[in-house]
Amino acid sequence: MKPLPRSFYLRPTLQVARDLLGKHIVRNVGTKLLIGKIVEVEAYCKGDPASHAFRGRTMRNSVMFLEGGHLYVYFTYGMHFCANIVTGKEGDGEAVLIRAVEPLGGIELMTKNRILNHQFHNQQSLINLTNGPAKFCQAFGIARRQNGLDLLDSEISIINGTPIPSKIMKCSSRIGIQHAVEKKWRFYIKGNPWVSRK
DNA sequence: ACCATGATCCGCT
DNA sequence: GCGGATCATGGTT
Repeated sequence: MKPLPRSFYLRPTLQVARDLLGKHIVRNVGTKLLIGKIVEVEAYCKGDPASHAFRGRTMRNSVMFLEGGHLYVYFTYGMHFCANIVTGKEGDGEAVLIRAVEPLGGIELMTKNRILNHQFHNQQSLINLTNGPAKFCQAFGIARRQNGLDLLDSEISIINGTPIPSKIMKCSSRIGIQHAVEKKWRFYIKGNPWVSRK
């Protein structure tokens, strides 16, 4: 399968966020393949006080200002990584956070990755494997090294998956933020068991 | 001081 | 089984 073209990521961020639902994110690890269907995302836009890019470019968020189609990985709460898909043109500073995926392939390695991080000794279920932004990163082995990767030419790519009818797409306020809570910029697939919250 | 989180504990149904 | 409080832990500004 071919990675989605650059043009997919150069469109308005809210549009890209909705269209990412149902797409497959693929991670190459040596000879093995990890595959997840994107089921929950959040958009972070220009002028958005909840966005890491709101106060301008810094060392931490610089990847967010690259051209759409790059991977922005950040470290938070002293122990977790989260991954975003950069959108728009260079300098825009917009991105879409991957909040949850449904594991489709490489589940054994995902489980191993979660256990290696010493944070998967509770509720060791298929749901708990990837139903959150930091859980997804652990399962897929995404950390500092993957910050700035180009999704069109690297060990991580996004390919076409299952088209999601707008009928079963839902939106809500974003999770875990203090500012701009009125923006309904979290999108998810209604009823999918891996969605982190209703 | 503040975090775009996750695991655990505790008090309930 | 749940929902809410609490804590673990370190980088960023």
